[in-house]
Amino acid sequence: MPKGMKMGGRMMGGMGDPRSRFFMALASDQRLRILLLLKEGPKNSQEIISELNLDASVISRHLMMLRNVGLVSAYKEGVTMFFKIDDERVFQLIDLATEMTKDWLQRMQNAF
Amino acid sequence: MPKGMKMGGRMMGGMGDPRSRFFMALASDQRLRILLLLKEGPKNSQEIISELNLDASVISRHLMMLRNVGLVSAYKEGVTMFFKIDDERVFQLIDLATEMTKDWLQRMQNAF
DNA sequence: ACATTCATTGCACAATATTGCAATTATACT
DNA sequence: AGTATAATTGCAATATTGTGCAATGAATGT
Repeated sequence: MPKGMKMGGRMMGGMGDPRSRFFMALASDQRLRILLLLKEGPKNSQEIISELNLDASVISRHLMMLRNVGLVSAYKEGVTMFFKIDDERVFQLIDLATEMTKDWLQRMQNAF
Repeated sequence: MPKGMKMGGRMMGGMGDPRSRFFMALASDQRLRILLLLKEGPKNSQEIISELNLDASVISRHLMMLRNVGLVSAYKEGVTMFFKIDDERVFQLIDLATEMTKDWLQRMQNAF
């Protein structure tokens, strides 16, 4: 690819390292909130919608993104859809990120 | 905030959960490549530039983002700047993400 | 002080991400 | 089959991210 060409944007479609897409799924306040909510156990859409105070379509898309990287799975019970964590290791990830962020803030504090 | 208002975009500046910003730093092919390169040891800008084949300014910004979340630190040696991993735990994160992604692909394969 | 060299910032453009509303699709239930 | 309800998709608007070039800034060496 010519270096002079401006490509812009993020990852030019779905191409590239699947891990960046994976981390992207975690790089959102709303999606983190959803994951933390689902940590309590499976929840239906209504519960998630009223918790996050966003349009149903937005929630649907966030959930779809989380499903597309294997973090969340869905099942139906009667009329309503339920969503649940599909890989509990995501909380190891979040917890480690929390620690790392906290430690870094600590380092910053000490520096000033 | 009125619900009808279209806010668009990602996280409206630096606000919100610092962890989503943290994950954002990892949600990039280029930045992952930089981190994996720095895993070998400290590298100067030239080495990173020629490895990634991007403009120096782009590398500078990626590195700045990684520094802003405490993943990378910089030091100067003579004229040139060196960059190094500032929190080795980032590789635990990447490795776990790699495993999780692989396992999920496996699950997908088995489903079809 | 001056020049050189490297890193960063300002700017513009391209592309993606997030959101809300409206319309559509899917699926229980009668 | 028909209807009602819930979830998803299409669309448009807006914010943010990624990139390259040019200009600026910072620091070293003469």
